[in-house]
Amino acid sequence: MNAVVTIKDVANELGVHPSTVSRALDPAKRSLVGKDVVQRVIETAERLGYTPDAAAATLRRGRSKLIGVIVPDIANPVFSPIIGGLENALAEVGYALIVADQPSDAKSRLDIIETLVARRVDGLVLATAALRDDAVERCIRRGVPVVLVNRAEESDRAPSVVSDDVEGMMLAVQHLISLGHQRIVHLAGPKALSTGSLRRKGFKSAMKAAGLAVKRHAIIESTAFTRAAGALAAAELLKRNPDATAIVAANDLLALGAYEALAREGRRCPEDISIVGHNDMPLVDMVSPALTTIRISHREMGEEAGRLLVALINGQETSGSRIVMRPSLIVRQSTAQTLN
Amino acid sequence: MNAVVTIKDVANELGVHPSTVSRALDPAKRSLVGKDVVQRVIETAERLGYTPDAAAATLRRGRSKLIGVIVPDIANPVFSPIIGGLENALAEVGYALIVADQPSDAKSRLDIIETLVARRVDGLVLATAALRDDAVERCIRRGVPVVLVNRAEESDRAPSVVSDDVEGMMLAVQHLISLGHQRIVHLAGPKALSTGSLRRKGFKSAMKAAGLAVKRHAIIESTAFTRAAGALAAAELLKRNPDATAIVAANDLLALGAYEALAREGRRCPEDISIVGHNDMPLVDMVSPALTTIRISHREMGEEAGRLLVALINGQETSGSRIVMRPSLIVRQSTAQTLN
DNA sequence: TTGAAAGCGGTACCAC
DNA sequence: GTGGTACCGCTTTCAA
Repeated sequence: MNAVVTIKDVANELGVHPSTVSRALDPAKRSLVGKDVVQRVIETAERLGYTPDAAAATLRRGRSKLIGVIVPDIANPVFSPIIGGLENALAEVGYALIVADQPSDAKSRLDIIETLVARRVDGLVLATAALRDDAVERCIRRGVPVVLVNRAEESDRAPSVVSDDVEGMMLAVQHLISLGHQRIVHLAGPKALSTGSLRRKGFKSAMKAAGLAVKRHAIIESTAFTRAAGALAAAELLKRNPDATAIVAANDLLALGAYEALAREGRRCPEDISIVGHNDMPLVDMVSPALTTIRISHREMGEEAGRLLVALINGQETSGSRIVMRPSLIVRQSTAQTLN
Repeated sequence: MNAVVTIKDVANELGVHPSTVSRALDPAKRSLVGKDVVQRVIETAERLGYTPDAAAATLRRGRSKLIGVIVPDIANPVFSPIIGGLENALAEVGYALIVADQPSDAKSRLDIIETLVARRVDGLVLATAALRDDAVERCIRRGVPVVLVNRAEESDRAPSVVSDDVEGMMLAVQHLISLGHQRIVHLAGPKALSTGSLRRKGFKSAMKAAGLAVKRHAIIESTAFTRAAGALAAAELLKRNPDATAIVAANDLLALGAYEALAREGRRCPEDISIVGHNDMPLVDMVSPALTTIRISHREMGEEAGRLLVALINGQETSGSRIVMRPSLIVRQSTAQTLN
């Protein structure tokens, strides 16, 4: 069934040399070949159903036109649009995407990079970076161009595309203040992730900028960016700060966890307490109450990262660049004027 | 920076022949080589940082250990868990995944298959099949093993993994009937997709089985599986069936669209009208009212599809098999006893 | 403008 | 059990 047609078959059919066919089929070198020959080669290739063998070209050229992407969880609504954006930006310039789910343990995290390196990917996108990440180390050592997206390292040894988390928290806090809130607490994400750590930092500086004190117990760290962890942490946060009038959560899932914690205590949102999320993931406009949140365009982040990586591969970009996207405030029903 | 280590370097270092190294490194052929040699080869490879070149192996072997996946939209919460499941099942047996977003126009749909074939993927997973799909045709012609997932063709020329859509609708309708509903209408999905068409069929047979008539206007077809299209179609559906007490939607997004349509008319769910969705996508348990729906395990579907494809590649499976997964009813707050 | 030939890095067959 | 060798399909340098 599968009598694969090679460049040689096309050459024989036409009575020309394989290298001529190769040249005629490469847009960049077409000009070196006689116009009529090009025409006939293209026609014959088409007619015979010739498909160039990417493996052979990769071997010869030393470039695969393949990009590896590592995400913590493909099904996570934060990461899937990033992949979509990447795919979109990269397909345009002839790259395909190998997607890998991040295994939890550190050892196989490095293994997966080795697998991708073995496949001779031309570059790597990591959506999983910790503040100090040995996966990045590994890529640099291997000489593989790498771009971080969504989360960045503390240092700028690899270029990255992230949302301005400090700015986002500023928007959230200022919105609450404009509604009269003063006793605002923070449901933080894991410190080891740049999103968790930067949003916490942003929260503090926004409070400070507004002349509000951040009490000792006003920030609690959730163990993970999940609803369950958020519910747990929010319950503790409420216990420690019974007079708080507003919660700023480090992401939407945590905010929804806080909804659950509130419901369990019989406190209402937004009447008793206001809540702000972060990310504006799908459907948070339909939960009850509709969630006020900070919108980040994850798809655009992916597109930017794709373009940055291609530039890096082509040697046009110095590592160390950091692209910061502006977030925006989306006001819905989970925040309201406070009475005290 | 990138003085890539080849099998030759390892061989020279040890004073053995490259083919010996190759054998020692291949678990299946290790037994042909002296035990001590194997040991030394492995150590040296490790020490030198040798990574086998997948392109070279692909070229020689004729198999890439690469699988292509085509989805309509990576960010869609139906498809991302499918990809996760595929990845999970395939990584275990050494396959990596090339993910491609489906372009809308039919021509580039075929182009994308050509691209994947050029990359010498060992198999293809299509999550995008229409009832009669020339992409499937193309794969068969090209001799590429292919598995359909989530949506299937009408014929069984390619094996597929799908949810039992007829059974799902049966569950939905029977649930409503048990709550006393009689005037049940259907917010259908696009007929050209197997999900749309089969759920419509399922709806009809479930009604028939219960001895209920399906009136002429009791089914309306939405133009797409989106909230906006669902809202539009639902409004029309309500206009044509003012006395309906329950809507069965062909998926959750359509059901949420129906929420919007109801709200606009000032009718309440579930007091005035009950709604059932389909898929149990993330967060539909947190919308208001929490959505009663039919749960499908998309992740498991992906895993099954991966296993099926591997079997197919290994020649263990005859095409034409269809794996049907059982859905289940998840009762929440959008359905209630009817009063009339 | 085209042809010839080498070789990318493995694998597998055939000898010994 | 190990070495030699050809070759997978394409690209590219060198010659003509």
